[in-house]
Amino acid sequence: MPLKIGDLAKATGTQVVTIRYYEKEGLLRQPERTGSGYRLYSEDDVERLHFIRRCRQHGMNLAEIRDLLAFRDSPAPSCAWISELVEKHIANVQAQIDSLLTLKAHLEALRGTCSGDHGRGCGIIDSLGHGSSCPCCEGLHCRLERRQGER
Amino acid sequence: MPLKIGDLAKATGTQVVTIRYYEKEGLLRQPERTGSGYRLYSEDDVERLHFIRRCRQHGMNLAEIRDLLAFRDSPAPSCAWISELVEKHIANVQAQIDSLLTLKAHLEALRGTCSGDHGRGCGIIDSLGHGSSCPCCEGLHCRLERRQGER
DNA sequence: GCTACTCCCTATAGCGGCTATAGGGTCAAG
DNA sequence: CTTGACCCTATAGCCGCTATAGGGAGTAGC
Repeated sequence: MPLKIGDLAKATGTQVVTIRYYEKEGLLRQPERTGSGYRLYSEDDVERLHFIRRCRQHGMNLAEIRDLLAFRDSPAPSCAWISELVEKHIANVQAQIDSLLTLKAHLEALRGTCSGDHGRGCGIIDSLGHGSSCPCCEGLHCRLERRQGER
Repeated sequence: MPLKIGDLAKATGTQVVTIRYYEKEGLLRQPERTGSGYRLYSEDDVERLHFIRRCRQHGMNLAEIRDLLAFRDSPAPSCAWISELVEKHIANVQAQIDSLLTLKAHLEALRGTCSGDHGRGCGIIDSLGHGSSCPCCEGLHCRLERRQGER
């Protein structure tokens, strides 16, 4: 009992359009069709699409997934590149985490400069002197202060 | 001594095309032009572009930056929304960090399943039983193992 | 049979934030 | 007077979808 595209979509938590997109991109093979042109999928396709979705959740792009699928379809003697791929992703993810932690610190410094107390104009302006504690945010506050002063 | 677009690019570490893009998107105002149509910028434009780039580094999108620029140009009585914006971004960034930490743990579990030792086929396959320690990665390894066994 | 409804099809355009390409004009130095 | 670095506009492409338009297929109830 083959699945129609909507069934495959439900089974994998994927949007119908996304399935067609993966097919166009060569991640899913051309499925059989009914006489009226409806796509028909098997359990293998469910597995394959699950695999793809898991890879996507791991931050892999479609080209990488294509390579992994090719290996899955017919394993080559060497899979060293798979380890390298995973290694590369770990480094990549770590770099993103580091960058986001820095960003968060900056944003928290920014937040600290606006108390939300609007007794005299904007809290950001009130609470921030020219020498901001967060150099990367100076532009905003100094300008705000200057402008506010002009009114 | 006004700056040409290349000078502005260098002064702010921005690509020339990106500057023109920001202009088209209404983040930078239409600059003066020379007789031959070259854009001419002032120090104010340098500041403005620096501001934009800093916001981008803070993960803000162009629409948000447009709003901040509008405020910068003519501050409104209330700036509560600015705090809210920053707050929203902090939450957003934290969510991204959390998600990436989970992802990293998964990838490290994946890595652990391939020793790089290819004594008998793929290390991933050798080292991984059916009951993977990382449920989200099972698909890959079980399939790999099964396929390998078929050869 | 007819209608209503849900599903399916293809083709194309849009999103954000750039980046690249094509095809040309400007300007200063040698 | 040519070379080379810069500038211009307009348009298309990147990724991974998502949305829209305009239609056909299949099923249930009347």
